[in-house]
Formats: sequence, structure tokens, C-alpha cells
Amino acid sequence: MAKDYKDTLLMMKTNFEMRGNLPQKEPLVQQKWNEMDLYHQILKRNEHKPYYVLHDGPPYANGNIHIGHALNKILKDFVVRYKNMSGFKVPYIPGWDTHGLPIETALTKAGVNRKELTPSEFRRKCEEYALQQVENQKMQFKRLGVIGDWENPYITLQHDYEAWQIKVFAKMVSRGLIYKGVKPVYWSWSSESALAEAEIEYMDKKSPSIYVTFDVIDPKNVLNGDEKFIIWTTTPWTIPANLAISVHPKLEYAVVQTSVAKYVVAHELVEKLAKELNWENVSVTKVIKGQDLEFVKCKHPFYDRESVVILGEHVTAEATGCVHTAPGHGEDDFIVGKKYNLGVLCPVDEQGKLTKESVYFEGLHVDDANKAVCKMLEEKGALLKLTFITHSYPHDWRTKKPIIFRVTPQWFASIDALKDTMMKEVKSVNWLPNWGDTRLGNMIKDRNDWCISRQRVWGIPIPVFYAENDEEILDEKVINHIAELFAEHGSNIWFEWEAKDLLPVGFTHPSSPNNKFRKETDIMDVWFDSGSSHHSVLVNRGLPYPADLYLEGSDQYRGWFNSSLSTGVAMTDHAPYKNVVSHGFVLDGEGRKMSKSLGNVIDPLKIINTSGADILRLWVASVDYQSDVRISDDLMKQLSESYRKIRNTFRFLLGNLFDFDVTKDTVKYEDLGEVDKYVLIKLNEVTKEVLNAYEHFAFDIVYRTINNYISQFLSSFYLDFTKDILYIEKADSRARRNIQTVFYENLMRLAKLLSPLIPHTTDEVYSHCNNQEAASIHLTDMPKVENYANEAEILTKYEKFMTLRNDVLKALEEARNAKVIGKSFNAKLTLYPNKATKELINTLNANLQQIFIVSQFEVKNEVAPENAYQFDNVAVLVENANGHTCARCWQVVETLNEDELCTRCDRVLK
RNA sequence: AUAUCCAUAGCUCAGCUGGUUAGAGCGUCCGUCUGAUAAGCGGAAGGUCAAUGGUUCAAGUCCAUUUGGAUAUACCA
Repeated sequence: MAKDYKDTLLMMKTNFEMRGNLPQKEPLVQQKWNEMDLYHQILKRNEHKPYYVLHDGPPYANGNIHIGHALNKILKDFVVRYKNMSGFKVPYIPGWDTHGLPIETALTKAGVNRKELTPSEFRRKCEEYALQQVENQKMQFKRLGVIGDWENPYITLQHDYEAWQIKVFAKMVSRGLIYKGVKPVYWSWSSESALAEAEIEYMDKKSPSIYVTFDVIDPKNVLNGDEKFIIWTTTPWTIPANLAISVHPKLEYAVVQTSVAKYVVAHELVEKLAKELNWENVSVTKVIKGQDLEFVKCKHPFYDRESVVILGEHVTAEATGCVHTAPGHGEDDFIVGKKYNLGVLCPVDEQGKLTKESVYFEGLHVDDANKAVCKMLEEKGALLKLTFITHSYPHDWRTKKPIIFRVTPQWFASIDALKDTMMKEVKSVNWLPNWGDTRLGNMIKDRNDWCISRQRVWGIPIPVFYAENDEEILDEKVINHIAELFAEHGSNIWFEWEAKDLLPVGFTHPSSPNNKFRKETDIMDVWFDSGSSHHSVLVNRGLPYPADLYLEGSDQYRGWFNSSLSTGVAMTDHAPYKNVVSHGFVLDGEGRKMSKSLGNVIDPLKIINTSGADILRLWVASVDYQSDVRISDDLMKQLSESYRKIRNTFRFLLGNLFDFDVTKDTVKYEDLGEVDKYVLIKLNEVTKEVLNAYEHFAFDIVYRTINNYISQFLSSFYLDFTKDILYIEKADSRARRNIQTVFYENLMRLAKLLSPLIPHTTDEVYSHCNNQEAASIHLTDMPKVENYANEAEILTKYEKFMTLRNDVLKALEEARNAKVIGKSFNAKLTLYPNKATKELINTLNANLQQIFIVSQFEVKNEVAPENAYQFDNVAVLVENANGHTCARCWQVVETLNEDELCTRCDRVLK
């Protein structure tokens, strides 16, 4: 029976638990951060360093956070934490977007009846609701481990935020960028209001389907003049607003002779139409390219008015290929009409009744107008066919009544005037991924002016007054005065106070001889809210403009990147950001979009409560976030494994440093063993790569580099063979202190390098270290890249050695399979190297027997025996070591003393 | 429909300016240890690089088309 010497070994000792228990532990860590006010301590520590500003894009304050929010906020936290450890002062002011439709509808769904409340009362309810949502999301974001000024966030409904937004508007007014125009909107005659897209529901509707002819009156050398264009429509009531017929420039059109008349329709549709309209003796007499029909003139079927033929890309080869165009009643029609300067006709009022402008149909509701128009068309001989069809048509989601398109007056911000500067600025910004400039550039290039008005109540009012003659008063001074008032009282006063109280004292206007003024009732597009944040937040709080970084999902090219650029350029002629990083969207394990109906939604809060925030953060770090990313339970499991490896490595390092005092026991680099130096050099390489990756926002490289180093190098190589020294040798033996020095350096560097990614874990690791330099690892700096002596030489030498080691390991494995040995301590190893390898071995200043973890080791300069494993540069003979196993260190040696100890252990114990 | 992007082992990713048998980690399987033990160590298996066509002596890498997917915008008269 062997004696038990376990007590004489210097086994690892630590309270750092093997199991993370992150869902339980992380809240405690976060509580500690809270109590010590870590955020402000970090800023205080970096007080005199230069700013690095990551300006937060505000999420919409509604509902629980989803995985996309988590991805976004965690990425930002990586940057904030890294930069704060790298020589910068990095404030992070989280923000929320709080105005707009979703909150209005959330309240409506909760049973608040808007019609029973004054706008001001309703707005107060919205505000209350929004602030609740902010609190909820704030709690959830904090649980992700995101550090920031949570006590003092920016919220778009805050008074000073509103005030700055108005100032931005004032500046744009002063530059002449704000004007009033018209635009077709979804209009619900049943609720007499404009509707947002989200308030529309598609339902089946029975509509008339009519074919209408337009007589050519000016053939423009391409036609004869006796032809008729045929259009098709399901909304006869829009015929009074017809101003043009659109054809596609690339489509071919045919002149069709029938027994009754000559028609112009798309060539490829002739056959279909012949059947549909019961034509007889059909013959195509001419084929004309659409683009040649441009400016041919027709007569409106019942007005003494022209309807010109124009070209539109929106035209498709359906129905007749000739599209009835009423710019007042359709988005496409409006756009193409604008191109041709057709003007806009909209003879329909708020209730959906035709106006005097329509002459024959005044007072008729659109449904009745349909009949009247058809009758009129028939009388004029312009109606070829009338049937009824059922099709999907937009309806008001509340009243369930069909909606119409109708032009209404709206406020616009001119983008045209800013376009050149915007394009220039886009080029000067650093985009990551670098296709960002193409994408945003393309959008700006063909972007129309920005419609900034909404016919709603929950938002920042458009601070414009109307004089008695309805002239709009666009006066920078007046608007800035409103800004001052909003700063003090909030924007609700716009709805509560009289116009005269909102205007500067003694304000007069030539168009208001009686000093009467009317307030604009429209509010601003929420994109204007968040788009003003560079001033409402950065400038307002004394932070530098432009920000160093915007980091958002790729949907924000159209959204926040875009709106912020517009207002930023309007304010300063410069983009509000120097760098823009965008990330992709989170898809499920199969690459499908997450949706409630598919049931594939992954909830970040659930992951946090089952695995922990650091696991979720590790996921963010592990994926290529610049394109779309996937998440699944399987992936989470995989990351948990990976996390365990990291955690265990930290635990092992900590456990073997229990008796190490950095100030006293550290061994200088030049006094270390060669292998120890090699490990430090590798660690230095890792440091270099990781820091470089952080600089490029390449967190996946950070993760992978460290992960590979830890599992492939540190754990399997260095930590494995050094146990024989750490446990066995005397506590303060030189070899042991060497190793502990290297361990300590690894522990500190890896913990710091990983701190931005898994801050809870590294904080926990740090709190288990002896000799802490700061109250938290987050109050330390990133490790520096060292310049070690003979770095390159040692590195190349040992990299070669590692391939030799691979051969040895393989030979040991073969021997294990052949039952020659079990554990490697059973082995006697003999190497038969070729010349180069022999030279390599000779230059190694290391204990190879120890590194290979075998009991006996020999290098022979002769031909390898048959039973050796043959590799390219070496043959390896593995035999069962013969002798006796030391009861303490388990090595097989030739002789043991009477206490069953080898000479080494005997020496150590004495 | 348009703009931009994505597609390499079961999973997450490498693969630079085209050049020998396409790499790594995780997972899987097998083995080993029992002094990191709900751990540690070792080995092995796994890929017609989304498809098709082209350029080239040579293509995962360049070009075109297609398919599937993502985001945004538009459209359904």
C-alpha cells in the first residue's frame, strides 16, 4: 500500500467556483457596480484623457427588449468598455425614442379613448406610458451588463431635448430648408384623418372595374389622331382628377383596329383585351415603343381638358398597359405627375365627398361618385366595360372602412439643397462594413424631400404660426422663442396655451392686422426627433460634435444614419459622425426571420435567466455581426461550453497563484526559463492581435484568438506540464515562481483583454486575485504590448518544437492504443531525430522530459528501431518505463527510498 | 421591382492581391487519466466551398446568371 503524500503537495486553492451560476451571480456583480458607481469612477479615472464618444441611437420605448436590442447594446458596450481601458474618456448616454404612433396605439389598445381627451391630456398619458417603458427597458439593458449613465439618459420627450430639436428646426428654417407642400397620404374619410401605414389593414372589397377610353387629340406624328387610349381602373371616382395617362417607356404599344374603333393598348395584351372587351375583326395596324408616345395628347372623357401621355416606370403589362394617372390620388401618380409638372387635382374633401371642383359630382361621396362617374362615362361613350371585382384593398383598421388616397398639405425639409454636401460628407465618414457609403449614398442620391409633418398629437409640434390670411410665419426668432418656452415648460404648452402666449411679447405681423394668430396642429416625424439627437444630446451636454461613432442595425441606413446626416449637415455642414458601424439582423438557427407566428423567437431575457448575460455577450462576440447573424438554443449550448473552458482556465490560474505575491515573488523576464519566456511571448502575440482586433471592432477575432490560445496552447500545453512543478516542488523554488510569474501575467492580461466581452466574469476573476491594483478590473487599463528580448528567435525555435511535440503526442497515443502505456508518466520516451531536429533539440534550454510529461526521456543519435513510430523529422520510441513509481510525484524512477520517494521528492520534503 | 448585403465541415468562423492533398475552435465519436474532477489530456471521423455557365495553364478566391435568405424603399391603377 503506497503512502499518501497528497498533503505534502502544493495543490491549487481557490474559492473561485468552477460553475458560473451566472444567472445568480451577475446581478450581485451589477449591484456592486451600482453601489460603487462604477460608471462615474471610470469617467473620473479617465478625466484628463481625450473624449471618445459613441452616441447611442435611441430604441423605441415600447415593449420588452428583443434579441436585436441585445446585440446592439452589447456591441456598444464592447466599444465603451474597451475604449475606456485604452486611454480615452468614454461617456455613454443611453437614449430612448418616445414619440410617435406605436405609443398612441398602445394606449388605444389599452382602452384609452383619445376622442374623450384633450390633446394635452392624451399626451400626458402618452408621456406617462413612455416613461414606464423606458424604466422597463432600462432595467433590461442594465441586466445585459451594459455600463452607462443610466441615471441620466436622454429621452426625446425631455424638455431640453425638445428645445434643442426646435432649435434644429429653427436653423433649418433660417436656411430656407423648410417649406409647405402637398403629398398624397392614406386618408380615412370614416375617421376624417390621415392614417399611418401601420393603421391600415388590407381586406377584401368589391369595386367596380371599368375600361375607359380617352380620345387622342394631338397625335404628335406617331399616331393618326383618330385613336383612343384605353385605361382600366377600380376607382371611377378618381377619373375627375385624371391629368394624364402613363405608359411604360420600354413596353411596346399597339394600335388596334376593331370593328368599332382604333385603340392604343400594350401590344402583348391585345389578345386578352380582345376577349375581355369582345372586339371583332381585330388587327394590329402599328406597333409603337412606349417612349415614343410621350406627350401625345388626349381629351378628358367629360371635361374640356387635356390628358397627356407620359412615361412611368411604375407601369406594368397588366390590364391595358395604359395607366390612368391622377396625381392627387396616388403615390406613383403624384411622383410621376411632379416629374411632368402636371399639377395636382384633388376634388375630394375630408369626408370623402367630391367638391365643387368636380363640377358634376359635388357633394357625392366616393361610393356614389363611382356610379355617377360611370354613368357620365357611358353617356359620353367612353365606357367600354363595367364589371365588379373583389380585391384586397386598404381599410382603416379601426372603422374597417376603405380608405382613399388624397393629397394634403404637408411640411417638408428640402433635401435637394443639402444633397451635395451630404454626398460629400458620406464619403468622408468611415463606414464599417465599407459598403455603408454605397448604401447610404444611393439612398441620398434618389431621395425626395423629407416630409416632416404628421397629423398626430403625440410628438413635437411643428412650431409655426399662421397669420390671419393663413400665411405661415417661418421666423427663426419666433421658433427659437418657442424653444426657450419648451425648455422651461415642455412641448405640451403648445396644446395648452393660446397662440398669443406662445409668441414673443409684442410680436406683430403685417398679415395679422388684428394680432390674431393660429397654431400649426401637425407634429414632427419621429425621425426628426431622433435625427436631432446630435444637438439635443451631444451639443446640449457639452460633448464633442461630430461623435466618434454611431453603431446601429443596418435598417438605420434609411433611418437614423440618414435623418441624422440630414439635420447634421443642415446644422453644421458636417456629418454628425466620424465612424459608422452597422450590424446585421438576428435570425433563427435556420436563418429565418424571427416572428411570433413561426414561434422561433429567442428572448434575450430568457437566455440571461438560464445561461447568463456573459454567455449572451460571448455569443455577440463570436459571430460576424456585420452580416446577419443566427442564434439558437444549440448555439447557446456551444457557447456555454466555450465559456466553461475560459472559466476553468481562470480558475486553474487563480488556484495555482494562491501563495504568490506579485510584489515579492515575481521573477524578471530575463531570469525566466526559456519555455516560460516562450509562453509570455505567445501571450504577447495574443495581446497584440486582440488589441488590434478591438481597434477594428472585430470582436469575433478577439474571441477566437483568446479562445484558441487558452484551449490549444495554454491549457493543453503549459498548464498541463507545469503541474509537475507547481504541485511537487518547494513553494518558493525558482522553477515554481517562474511558472507562477507566467501564470499571473496570463491571468491579468487575459482577464483584461476579455473584460469588455464578459465583464461579470472578469470582475469576479479579478476579485479573487491577490494584489489588486484597483477596486474593479474595469478601472484598469488594457495590457501593453511588451518588447521582449530575443522574442523572434525564441518564438521560431519553439514553434518548431511544437510540431515535434505533436509527433511525440501522436506516438504516445499510438502506444496508449497498443496498451503499452496508460498515462504518459508510464512512458519511457526515446527520440531518434534527423539532423535538423537534433540541432533544434540541442538549442532548446528546457526540460523536455517534463514538458512531455513522461518519466524517462532520451535522445539517441542512431538508427531508430523497428518498433519506433516514424515521422518526417523524428522517430519516436515509446516503452513502458520500468522502475518504481514515486508515491508522491507519480514518476517512474529506478530507485525509491524507504519512504517510497524519489530523490526529487525526498529533497523537496527535507 | 429597385438598392445594399449574405451563402465554405453538424455549429461559429479563417482562407490576403486566383497557385501544391480547403484550415481552426466547438460539438460528435473513440481512447486516456482520476492530484483542475459536473474537470484535465490525446486521437479520429466530418466539406462536389449554394447552383450553373464563363475568363484562365490554374477559381472557394475574378465575371455573369440563377436559387435561397436579410434590411430598406416602392408597388398592387
